[in-house]
Amino acid sequence: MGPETQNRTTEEKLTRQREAVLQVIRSREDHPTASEIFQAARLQLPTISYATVYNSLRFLKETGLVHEIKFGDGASRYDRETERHDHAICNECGKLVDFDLPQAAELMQAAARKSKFKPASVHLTLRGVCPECRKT
Amino acid sequence: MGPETQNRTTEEKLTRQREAVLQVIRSREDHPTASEIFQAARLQLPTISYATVYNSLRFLKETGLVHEIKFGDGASRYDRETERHDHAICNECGKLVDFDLPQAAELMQAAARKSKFKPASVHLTLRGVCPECRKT
DNA sequence: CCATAGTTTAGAATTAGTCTAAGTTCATCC
DNA sequence: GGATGAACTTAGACTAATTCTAAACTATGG
Repeated sequence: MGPETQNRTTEEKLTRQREAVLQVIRSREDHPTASEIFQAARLQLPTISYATVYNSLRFLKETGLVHEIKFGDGASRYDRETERHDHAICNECGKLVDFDLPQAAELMQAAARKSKFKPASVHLTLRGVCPECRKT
Repeated sequence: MGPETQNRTTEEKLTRQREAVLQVIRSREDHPTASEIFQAARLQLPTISYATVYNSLRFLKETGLVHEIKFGDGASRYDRETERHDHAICNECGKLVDFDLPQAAELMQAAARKSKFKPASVHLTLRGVCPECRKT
């Protein structure tokens, strides 16, 4: 009998490595990259490899436990917030902030009418200057 | 107004290579990648190099003659449309379509209020299924 | 002409992410 | 209580997109 780790609900295949990756993401306010997650996870599991971090991230995305954010700039970032939401990016310091626009459903309909697409999701990106950078 | 004008005011450094890259982008309905632009440009200028395509794209972006579209998936795409606009991406065939949402200005204000950012621009991405893929 | 600043070129380097093949884990069946 | 086999992990090779580097080229101005 194992001393710990008894998971049987939706998280049947939550291995030590996957759990470590999930904990890193859940423990952070910001939106770490795969590389940052790798470094943090290695503090708990020193032998974890880069490939496992990527494999775990794919698994966690598929099971809906984390959310991937891709902007063109550099690496994907990972978000513990899995509900639909939007992002603001600071043009000065690069900070990435989550927010939600309640009119998203209407927006999606409007965008679908314009583009003639059958809508699945919408995402809005605001670029500007964050409160901290504004002060200086 | 004609299809193109040879004004020299803002385009002082429009070399043969840069012009070829610009013409490729302007001649296409779709949104080519750097690699596609490189291949097309080489038909006009057989010795043009990949680095020059990237250098030219940077120059053309900076002078506002083309627009770069970055999604996480693969390479940047380049757009002859330089006015603010939004994008729809087909989840099945990957097609990328431009459209414009007239309520963008209000949206930007709403997003700015939510995020507390000083707004500079907004961009909306719709994901769904394009009209062609819907038919099948 | 000659200097020189800017541009182009080919290829090396970098970065993010995926693939592969071998090794590990672990539940379960007999 | 060991054999089996599927799923997972690992290290490192690999790929794709983009940037960097250093040499060669190309106007232009004096």
